Amino acid sequence: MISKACQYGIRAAIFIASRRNDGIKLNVKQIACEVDAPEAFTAKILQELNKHRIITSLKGPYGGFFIEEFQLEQPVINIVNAIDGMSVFKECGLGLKQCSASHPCPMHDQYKIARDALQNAFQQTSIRHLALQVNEGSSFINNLVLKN
Amino acid sequence: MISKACQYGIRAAIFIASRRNDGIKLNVKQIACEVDAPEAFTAKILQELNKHRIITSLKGPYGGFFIEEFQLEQPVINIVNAIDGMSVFKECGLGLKQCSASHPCPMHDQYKIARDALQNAFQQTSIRHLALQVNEGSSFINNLVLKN
DNA sequence: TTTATAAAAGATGGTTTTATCTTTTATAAA
DNA sequence: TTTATAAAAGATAAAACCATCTTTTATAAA
Repeated sequence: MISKACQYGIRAAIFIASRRNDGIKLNVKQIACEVDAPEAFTAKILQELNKHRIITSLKGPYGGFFIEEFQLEQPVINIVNAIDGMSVFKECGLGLKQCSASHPCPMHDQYKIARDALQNAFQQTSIRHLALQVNEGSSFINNLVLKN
Repeated sequence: MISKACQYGIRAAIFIASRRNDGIKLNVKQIACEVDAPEAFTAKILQELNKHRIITSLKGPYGGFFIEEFQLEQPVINIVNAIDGMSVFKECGLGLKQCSASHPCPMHDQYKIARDALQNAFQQTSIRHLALQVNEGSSFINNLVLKN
């Protein structure tokens, strides 16, 4: 549905948001390790998220990545848009350029239900919302899934 | 959501079903041309669909591809399974191996709605059902979308 | 049985995505 | 101002996916 880069990006954003605390900054190494993603690849993804102002970065010593208060309210779809773009929410299930609401392919209506549900899942969920659900504990990735 | 190979495969199956008529057989060239897919790639995909008994092939002169009566009833998800596998309907939206119904990630419930809707779209639709919706006309691909 | 035909099978390229490595730039503390 | 640090930027590599080409196999008609 969404790319690995995008999944890493969402996990990274949740991690950064969940560790948000006064002026704390997290570096690529920590983030990549905690979200179980390759370090150099994570650096590229974080760079892209910073460009789109989904997270914020600061270079130099004591620098790193962090998320600002207003950025917490952003819907996760902003991350999807930054990395994969919005085409997954628009394209025909059979890959037909001719397909549209007025000229639907035979799968249009059924496929649209799934596509819209996916869009809603990412649109209705904010980064803050996700971060608040993370459990306490030493391993972020293991506490990203609920305990009970 | 699904691969290009899979989209080509579904389109090809619909085309073959829509042209089903006594003992008619269609060759790769015709099929690829009509469904607007690359010919050699289409050959590989049709080969795979034949292996999974989604369509039937016959080698040699007057040979080609066709679909049998019983094959028309198959749900489109069989094509997805043959080409992409079923993982898209099972995997976590954030790519977490740890995520499950009992240990859900923070997006689990919302994502599951979309994933299930996608599975339903392909499960509840048969090849016959799709073929019956195709319009009459010279260009299959243009008549795959409804006229009004 | 021979021949023509069309799919199957196998080998090979190209492109995109995933991933890594190196060099440059920004910044904060000493 | 110098130095150390961490992200940004750019170049490169590996893997997966998309696509093509060539050789082999099956089959139907002559």
